[in-house]
Order: sequence, then C-alpha cells, then structure tokens
Amino acid sequence: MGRAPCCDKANVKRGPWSPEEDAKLKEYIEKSGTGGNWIALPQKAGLKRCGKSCRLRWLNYLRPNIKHGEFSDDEDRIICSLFATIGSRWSIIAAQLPGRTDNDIKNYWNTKLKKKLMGVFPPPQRKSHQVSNVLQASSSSPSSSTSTSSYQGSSSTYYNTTPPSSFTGLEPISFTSTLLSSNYSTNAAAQLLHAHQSYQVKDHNNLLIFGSDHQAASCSSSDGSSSSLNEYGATDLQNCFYNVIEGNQRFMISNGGDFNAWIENPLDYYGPEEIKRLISTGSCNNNNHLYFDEHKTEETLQTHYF
DNA sequence: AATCCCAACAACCGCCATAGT
DNA sequence: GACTATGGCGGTTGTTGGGAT
Repeated sequence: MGRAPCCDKANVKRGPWSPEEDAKLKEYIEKSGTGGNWIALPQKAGLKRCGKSCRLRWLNYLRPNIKHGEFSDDEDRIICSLFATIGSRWSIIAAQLPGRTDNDIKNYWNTKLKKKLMGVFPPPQRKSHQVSNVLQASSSSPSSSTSTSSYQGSSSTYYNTTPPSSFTGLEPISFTSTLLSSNYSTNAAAQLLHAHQSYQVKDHNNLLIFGSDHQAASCSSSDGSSSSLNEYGATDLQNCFYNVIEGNQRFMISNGGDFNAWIENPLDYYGPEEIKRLISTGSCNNNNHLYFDEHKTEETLQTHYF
C-alpha cells in the first residue's frame, strides 16, 4: 500500500495558474502568511488547489524579489562552478543567486547550460592508455584494478581512468567509495570530470583527490582542434576540478597566486602531508576553497613547468 | 496557411527528512 | 520507538509558443 496522497486529487484544480488564482494566493499570504501549514492554506485562501501546488507557485513566481529572464555570465559561472562542486543540489545553488529559484536554475541548466558545457567539453575520445573505470576501481580492491599508472605513495593508489564506452557525458555514476558516499554530492563533479574525459583519483590514507589533468584544460576536440574554454568561465570550472576529500569534508583546491599555469597533480607536488596540514590549520575560505601558500605554489610551478 | 518539430519552462510526482504525537 | 503529517527537494512530464518546412 502506497503513501496517502497529500490532497484529494479529484477535487483540486491542476495545470497552469490563472491570474485570479495568483491574486488570491498572493493576497492571502501577504495578509495572513502561510501559517506554517501549506496543506490547509488553499482552503483558507479559497483556492481549489493542492497545498504543495500553492507552495510551489508562491516560492517560484509570486513571492517578492523573484528575478526572471536572462541569466548573466556571472550567474552562469556560479552555477557551473557550484554544479561541479556539489552537483544538482539546486536549492543550495539557488541560495547563492538572489532572486533565482531552484526550479529556474534547474530548468536553465537542463535546457541551456548543460548544452553549453557539452559544447565546451565535447563527447569523450577515449585515450588508449586509460583503462579502468574509476568508479569500479575506487569501490573495489585497488590491487584488482587494471591501473596503468604508478603513483608511489606508501599506502595510496592511483588510477588513470576512462569512462565506459557507452558513456554519453552526463549520466549518473554509481560512486560507491565510502569516501565519496558522504553527504557531499560528488557524482555531479564526477560527471563533469567524466565529461572532461580525463581525470584521476588518488586515495591516500583518507585523503582523496580527483580532478582533470592539465591536458584536459586545453580541451582538445575530436577533430584535434582546441575549443575555447574562456567563453564559459573555464578558469572557474578548472578550479573546481581538483577536489580533496578528507573524512567527510570536501575542499576545492586553488593555487594561491595569479598563475596562468595549473598544477597537474596537487598530491604529487604538494604531497599529502602538506595538504593535510593546510586542512588542519584551516587554510581555506568559507567555501572550502583550499589555498596554497603563494610562494609554495610559485616554487612548485617553477620547478615543474618553467 | 498548415503542419511539424523542438526548446523552454511551469507544474506535477514521488521520495526523503524531520517534527510532532 | 513507531507512526503520521508536512515541507522540501530533485527528477520528470506536459503545455505552449516560435521557427522551420
């Protein structure tokens, strides 16, 4: 037996709201508030609507300061950045965009932004040297994986990975690692990483880093040409592509200075101890962006790139 | 002008978390 | 602790309008 419906569906109006209904709802809420009970509200307001429907209508369209219309480039960047970080948690993303609703952002993502991004990150061309699916690898014994890489950390594993051949870019991924099954939604980040084709996972004593490689940042398309990432805030996206997860906390890695270069594998260059030290000393901002010391970053870049 | 197709978006559905009893 | 009611959320569907044919 299923759950009882929240209202008598036979006796409630459905479909688009009329201006009269909007006016009734708006007037009632402005005068009396919601009373903390949406289920009872429609009857009190004289509406033949389900309480949930009233709530949605109010939250998405009628309440004050709702912003409709075109999303700005800044808003695009924020959405992309947050999606890469926390996934499809629209209500949280909406909280960062005053006047925008979760429904609005969700629709915008599904109809426009996703396509934009897919244009930036074309369907993956598999690299021959990449073998196992990270998701399988991270959820099974590392020794049983077909890893082709050789990170030498004492108790860490390092997988070079490739999406399954049927992968189309943004489909759900079963991330079964205990680290990744924390409250933080990492699937979405993984999806973007998948879309980015090339990414790595390192697991080092509860310190797990994943992200795209430097090569991916140039984003070669299938015909060998490069597509510009700037148009859609590539830097922001790129900055999201290294995630450190320790325990059930997630951090995003940013290099501290104004460097155009990007560090391929933070774990290799900074080392797990340095990363852990920074986490433990609170070297991150409110958004859990983990910033490395500028000099250290510069040294690292000088050493490895110049 | 009629029809088809598709993108956009409003609204609904069902699940989950939580508070109250 | 079990149960119920409700709110909140994300995924999905239905409707509509505009452009293409």
